[in-house]
Amino acid sequence: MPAAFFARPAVQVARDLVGCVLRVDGVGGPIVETEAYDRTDPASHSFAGPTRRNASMFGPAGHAYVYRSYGLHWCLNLVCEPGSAVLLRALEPRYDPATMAARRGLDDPRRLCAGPGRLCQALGVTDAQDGVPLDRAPFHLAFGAPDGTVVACGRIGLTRAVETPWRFLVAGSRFVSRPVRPRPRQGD
DNA sequence: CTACCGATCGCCT
DNA sequence: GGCGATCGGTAGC
Repeated sequence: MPAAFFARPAVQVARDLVGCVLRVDGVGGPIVETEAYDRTDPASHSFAGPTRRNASMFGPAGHAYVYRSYGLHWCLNLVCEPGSAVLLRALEPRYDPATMAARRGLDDPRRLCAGPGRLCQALGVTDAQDGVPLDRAPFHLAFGAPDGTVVACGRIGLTRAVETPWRFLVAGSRFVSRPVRPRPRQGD
């Protein structure tokens, strides 16, 4: 995965990452769900400029940005253009599912990596990986074709920019965190 | 299947 | 002091 792949707008990278295979120390699988965030985006951590927490978002493209969510969980982003990143929300638990099951305390493959916090727990990602490059150990990223059609919809869990269609997922995948959210029609 | 709640803490106003 | 790029449990349809 060349560095130039990440040095692009996060929305493009987010779409292209669906189908690519992520492994951390060998544990992982094909990415099935992503979200894009950038500096112009009111829902992005980078919207108000650099802080201690989001420093990695303003660092080099192709590195990790890991943050703590709700004081409990870790979430993994892949840094793109300065101040932008792609949040990894779900993947298919294809490689070393036994390790993921042990870390998660369950073995239902549909629940192992379905959500940004679950994904990090299954792959062993913590703030120890914040700011580290993605092109060397423990990370391994490889191109791959998505197992179905990639569709875009609004992002999950936000209160701002709810309708911005920057969530990308494999339509019909059993491994996504939530199904496609339809855009509300006029009159709803 | 969806809906609500509590946990828990870094970051912001 | 308030609010999240969340999750697991419980309740209800």
